[in-house]
Amino acid sequence: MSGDRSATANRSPASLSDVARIAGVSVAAASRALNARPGVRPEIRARVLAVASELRYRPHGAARDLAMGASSVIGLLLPDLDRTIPPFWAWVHRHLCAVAAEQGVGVMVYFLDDIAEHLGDALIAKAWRGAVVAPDAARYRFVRDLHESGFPMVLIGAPAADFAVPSVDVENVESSADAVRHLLAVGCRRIGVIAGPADRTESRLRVEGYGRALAEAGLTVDPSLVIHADYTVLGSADAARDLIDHGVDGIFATSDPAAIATSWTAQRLGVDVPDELAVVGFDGLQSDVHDVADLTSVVQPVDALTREAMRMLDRSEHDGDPERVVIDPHLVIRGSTRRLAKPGG
Amino acid sequence: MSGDRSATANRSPASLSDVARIAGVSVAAASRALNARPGVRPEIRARVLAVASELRYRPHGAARDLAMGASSVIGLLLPDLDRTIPPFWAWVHRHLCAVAAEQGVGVMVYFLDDIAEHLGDALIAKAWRGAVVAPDAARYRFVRDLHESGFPMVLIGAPAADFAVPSVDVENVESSADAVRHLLAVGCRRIGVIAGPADRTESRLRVEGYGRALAEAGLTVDPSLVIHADYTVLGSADAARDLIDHGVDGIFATSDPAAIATSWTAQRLGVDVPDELAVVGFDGLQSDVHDVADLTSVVQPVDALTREAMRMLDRSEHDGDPERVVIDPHLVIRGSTRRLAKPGG
DNA sequence: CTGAAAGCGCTTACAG
DNA sequence: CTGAAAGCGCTTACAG
Repeated sequence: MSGDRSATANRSPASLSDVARIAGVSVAAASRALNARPGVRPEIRARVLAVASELRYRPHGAARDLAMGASSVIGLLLPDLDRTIPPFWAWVHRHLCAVAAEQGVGVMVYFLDDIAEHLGDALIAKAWRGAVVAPDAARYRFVRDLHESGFPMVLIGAPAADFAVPSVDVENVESSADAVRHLLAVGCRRIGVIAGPADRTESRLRVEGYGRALAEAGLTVDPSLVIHADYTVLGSADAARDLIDHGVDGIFATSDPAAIATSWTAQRLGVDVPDELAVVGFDGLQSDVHDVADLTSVVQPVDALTREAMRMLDRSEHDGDPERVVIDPHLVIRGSTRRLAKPGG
Repeated sequence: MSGDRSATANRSPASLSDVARIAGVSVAAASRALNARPGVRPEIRARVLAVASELRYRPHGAARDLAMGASSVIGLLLPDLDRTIPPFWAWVHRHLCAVAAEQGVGVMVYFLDDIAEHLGDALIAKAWRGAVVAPDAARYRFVRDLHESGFPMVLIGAPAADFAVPSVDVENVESSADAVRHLLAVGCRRIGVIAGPADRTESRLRVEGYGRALAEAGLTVDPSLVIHADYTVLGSADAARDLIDHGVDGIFATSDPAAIATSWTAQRLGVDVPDELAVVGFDGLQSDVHDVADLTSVVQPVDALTREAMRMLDRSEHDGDPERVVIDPHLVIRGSTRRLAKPGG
């Protein structure tokens, strides 16, 4: 409360000038040494490095960015799901951080609602290289402002029709058709679909794929077998029950949470999966719940999606039409459609 | 490729000096106006604000931090779970962002493995106000170095015995005892526990609580009913099966994923929950899977935990023993222990 | 090879 | 009330 103030003062982290002073060189030399720039006598470099290590020196990233006119941080704008992170986005989040780390880039994470409620559009974005955003972002005024002002932004997923932002997405229609073709192949004749929210682009596309596969098989779409739900387990359980009540023998869930809800509900109702009901999901979540349900699913190539998003952030041209990258997902077959016998039609 | 370079150049975001110049005032005045500092003629302020808005000016957070010697960003160091975010940490993550946003603070998220593999300890932390870390952090050399160098850090959860860092945690022993007392109260006589990894502090404490409740009831701990698993659904399913094979009528799972595994496994085996097997979890995850399983659980007060962690970051004294805050969780009773009849002992 | 100087975008005493 | 100046921690031409 009075005495050894010096000991405490020493706690403030060492700066480059501290290192330079103690090593007996200029800050310019110290900077060059630390950054392995050419033109520093080895002896000097060694001394600087030693002092830096001794002082536990670590560079001030923001100051460096400022000086270099560069940016080593990107933003990630996430949707909120009942005070937690939606499973798919947690997955994207983790991969984006990995890809960013490879490039020495940090990720600042914000939830769209928080920005709207607290931060306003201030402080956000100015020092960022750009931002990766979820489709939900289109609903926020500040996101559109940001985009219109030329701020680099790439959306992962299917952008809303009125939001012309660069995007990376999986191919939705054919991959969904493949999922349904698979259900047909294992013997399903009456297939229902749990769609996402009606206003979501990717939901519409996935249902389109569903229709395409049925048409190819000479089947028509029964509207009562197309049920909309959100992308949550809880919110999809009723849809699953409805479809089962309608006597389906196969369900294409346009999200893994919906597929898990289906699997769970079937189990509750004593309906055997996969023999009485085959289930295909969409996402390929790495979550362990997903593993336990042993779901056949259209697996999103999240590593490729985030890697591409990162790349697009840099070449954000902003002239002409926004770039759209589409990556093919893969249907991974697992227990929920692995029937021993294929019941005839 | 040649022509309107100016149009492109204009894309670079407006700086304070741009605003000042166009408003015809000094940058100092512009700064004061924008920050609502006293001593600016209303007329000037209005002009500055108008220009700023016109130019879509937004402050450069890092530059401001640098000038003010402050920091408006904290770090969050997360564990990795098979290339995704562990459910409990996704929950903490979301709340921490909310609490930070209230204070105009941003959150930089890093995964411990990524730092160890790619970033090294550089670039990290220098400009942060401090970092919130998971117990796993103790396993990383760079985290310990950071801590030893006086960097503000607070751990959410139970710190390892040899890692003297400030921490916020739930009370583990009594709350676990309560969970088990509840199982006894609904009629369970043979209660098993799915513990966490043997080297985790909180796992040891929760098992201690389990033993305490049994002892109070005059029961002794049967070692074959204490099974260690990790905190994942998949990794806990075998433990659940083992316990069921041992004829338990109640299971205290020290994590919600383990409880979900139990519920799922019981269903698979045709064992009715809650009537034949009552299940209590720990965490109170808001995840929808959790909702569907309708688990009775010891709910962690994540909002309070993150709020307290945020507060502790500021008064990181670093002298004497590290501060330890313990918050009481609450047992929330739901379907997995709600028996119609209480079978006698 | 090395150092003094200017500058990145901002804020805050300090003089007018 | 207002502006010129110094400074936050760094980097990079530019002269020696």
